[in-house]
Amino acid sequence: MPNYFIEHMELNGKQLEIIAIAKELFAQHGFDATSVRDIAQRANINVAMINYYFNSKENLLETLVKQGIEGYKLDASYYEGEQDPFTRLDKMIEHYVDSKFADPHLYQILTNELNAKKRGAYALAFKELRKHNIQKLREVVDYGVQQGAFRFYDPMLLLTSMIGTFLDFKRNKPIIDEFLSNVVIASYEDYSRTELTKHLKFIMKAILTYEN
Amino acid sequence: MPNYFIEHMELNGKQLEIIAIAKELFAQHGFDATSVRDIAQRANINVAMINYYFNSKENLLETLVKQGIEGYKLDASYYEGEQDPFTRLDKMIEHYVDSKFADPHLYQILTNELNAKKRGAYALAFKELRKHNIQKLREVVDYGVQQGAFRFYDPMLLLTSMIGTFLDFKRNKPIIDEFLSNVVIASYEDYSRTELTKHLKFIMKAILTYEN
Amino acid sequence: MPNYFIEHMELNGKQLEIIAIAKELFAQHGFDATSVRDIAQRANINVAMINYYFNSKENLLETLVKQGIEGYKLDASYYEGEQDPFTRLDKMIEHYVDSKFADPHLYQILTNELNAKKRGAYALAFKELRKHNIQKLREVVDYGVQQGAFRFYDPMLLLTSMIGTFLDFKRNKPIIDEFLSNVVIASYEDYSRTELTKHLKFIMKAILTYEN
Amino acid sequence: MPNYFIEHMELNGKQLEIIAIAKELFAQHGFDATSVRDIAQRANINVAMINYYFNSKENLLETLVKQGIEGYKLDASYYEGEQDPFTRLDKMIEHYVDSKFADPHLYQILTNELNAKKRGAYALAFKELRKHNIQKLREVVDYGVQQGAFRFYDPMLLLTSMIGTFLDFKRNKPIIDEFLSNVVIASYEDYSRTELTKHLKFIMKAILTYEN
DNA sequence: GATGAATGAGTGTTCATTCAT
DNA sequence: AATGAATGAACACTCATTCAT
Repeated sequence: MPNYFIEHMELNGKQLEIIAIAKELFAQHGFDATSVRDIAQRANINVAMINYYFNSKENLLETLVKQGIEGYKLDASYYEGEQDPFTRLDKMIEHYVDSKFADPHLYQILTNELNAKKRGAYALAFKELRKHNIQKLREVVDYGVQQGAFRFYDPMLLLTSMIGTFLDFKRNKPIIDEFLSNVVIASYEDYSRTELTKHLKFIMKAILTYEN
Repeated sequence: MPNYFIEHMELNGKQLEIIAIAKELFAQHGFDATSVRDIAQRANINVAMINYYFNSKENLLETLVKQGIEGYKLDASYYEGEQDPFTRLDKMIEHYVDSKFADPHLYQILTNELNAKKRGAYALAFKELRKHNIQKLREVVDYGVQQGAFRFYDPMLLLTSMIGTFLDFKRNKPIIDEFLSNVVIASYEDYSRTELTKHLKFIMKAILTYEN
Repeated sequence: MPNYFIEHMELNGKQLEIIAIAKELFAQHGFDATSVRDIAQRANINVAMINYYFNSKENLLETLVKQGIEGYKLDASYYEGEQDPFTRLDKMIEHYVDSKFADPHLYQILTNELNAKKRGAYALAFKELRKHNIQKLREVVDYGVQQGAFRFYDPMLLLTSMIGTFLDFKRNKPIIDEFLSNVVIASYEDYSRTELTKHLKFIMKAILTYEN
Repeated sequence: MPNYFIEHMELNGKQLEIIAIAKELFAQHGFDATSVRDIAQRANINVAMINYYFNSKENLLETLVKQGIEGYKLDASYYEGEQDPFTRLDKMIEHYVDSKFADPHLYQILTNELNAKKRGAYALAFKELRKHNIQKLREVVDYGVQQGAFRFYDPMLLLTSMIGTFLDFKRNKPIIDEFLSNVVIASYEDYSRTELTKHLKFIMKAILTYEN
């Protein structure tokens, strides 16, 4: 039994495939409403394989979260070399939106499942991600303040508005699409994303330059 | 089978009691993880009564949503008579936060259960609520613009940030409390709420007065 | 859910029927090798009923044991009025054999399942049964000693030989029958029982009158 | 497939190791409650090896029984040269108790698993063991009768009481220990064994010298 | 000769729902 | 109008075994 993966996180091809499908189904129907049989069927594997590879459905979720959460971490590398505080902020937002769009299912799982249930194991991972990102955002804010471009604003609240806006935008995609439908565009998906990024940049800038 | 209630929404005492308990449990553990037996036990009724009164567990959820969603509608009455656009905006935000705090379980249910599953029946109700609230917010924005106090900003995106901020704030209460813990306060709950309201007012104002 | 039975042991007809069948199957194939589906099929009931009535397979076993173990208790009433110590002893042995033959499956279950697994719940009941019976046997022995008929012998060891002999006799029924087969008899079952009772009486008497 | 071992019983080191561990686990938890994975884990081998070496779990049990049962055979060599019938009997009992204590797990397995399931293959071996031992005991009894020391008593019933007493003594070790606990002793295990041997000798002698 | 990967069949249990009364 | 009894379907999970290498 390949139990080692829990320690080393060396996931093989089959495991990654299962994770990808589980991610999609968990996001689509929720963790509880997705049976291991659903996953097995979609992955064209035997039901027993999920327990064989992940020991339990619960642990599949945990593995899936731990494996994917890294990609959500904000990173200074994206604006490195950039001197202008506004551009730094913009680049960070772009990076943020990109990372979420790159793995959209996971974020839905996180936000849906985290609330109600006390999935202790990954609640901690989630908390640490948040702390990490607050710190990274704080650095960008501090830099802007230091450059005289921004007024200081609590990065924790800033991040809350950024993430909250992003999530609600995605959650209400149907209605937002309807409102945006009077615009002639090539791809709704791309347009939504552009519009969302623009909006996020706007509110961040607005908050950080607001004069009481 | 007393099917009439779906049409007329004349819920009797027993039904309201069941709804109250179901709301709490659905919010706490999620819809799927809450069994009708859990509800029946907490409500001191027979399991069969839930199907008797609501036809199905699914329909209990739908009824519960439809019955509660009214309270979430934004309303002009709260700022009536008020001339100052900023005050109008503030009052609307206060009303919004109050309404959510008055029935916090329902909102958690809505946001958790909505996007995952195709709960067609109440997805529509949810959509209409959103449309209604966008319209009400639009009126406040338009009034501010007309008074020369605001620059116009898309109310749909504005509401998205407002709701998103609110939800993420609530979702991350543990971590936010941790960050706020260096402040000496009487009640965390009250403090959080005050801080959240202040933040919401701030970002709304910042967006609506931002000069490019 | 009729959970009350655990406290009050008021078993209804269906429950008693399930217990009877479970007893037979557990004795025949062992607890682990008997599936709830096997029981349900033999009892012409739905699988779910076993959990409905007994909460779990494990608890079915426990209930079954607790309900049946009473019948195995040795009892002074069987020799009451009798003055002769030897007759008292004989009557007690007859009663003992009769009670085991009346519910032979249960004793097989007890001895088979008790050994290996630490079924804590009924291990205690079993221990108390033994203590009770040792005490009752002690009374008979003491009476015989007092009457000058017996030499004292440890009742605990006496009971061990009595029970052990009984069990091994039953366990090796096939081979014992083979050895007894040269006798012309009406019913093997009855003959075995008579022979066993005779043997038990003999060894008890032999031990209690042995002169060093 | 190395099937030869079933015929020749030439068990290699790995097989003997597996048998030793299986014996312990089967005795401890029962055959059904012991998974081949449990055995493999304890033996630090691959799960597949058990089927590779023994074809099936069932056959592992059978092999294990056949291989170990030899040690339980009563043997005249232990009292050879001895003239006194009583001493012969005592020596045989000592040998009997020693052999069981030397491989206690196997006997527990035999008695637990035998009567419940129709383990045909080793039920036969068990039967033959019993016949062999009855014969050996008969020789000792006959010798004593011939010497005028014993009255004849059916050796089959005699063995039944001997084995039964032994098994029940072991099965009820906890309660017996409790009863013996008022004696100050170095080792319970040793004391129990001494006491058991003494008791066995006593009852055998008592039966064989009883005067009606 | 030996084993990691994989699987079909089966496990006990829980579920929302139905039905007779 | 209301409910205790009952159930079929589904659940996550474990099992001994097989098979390709």
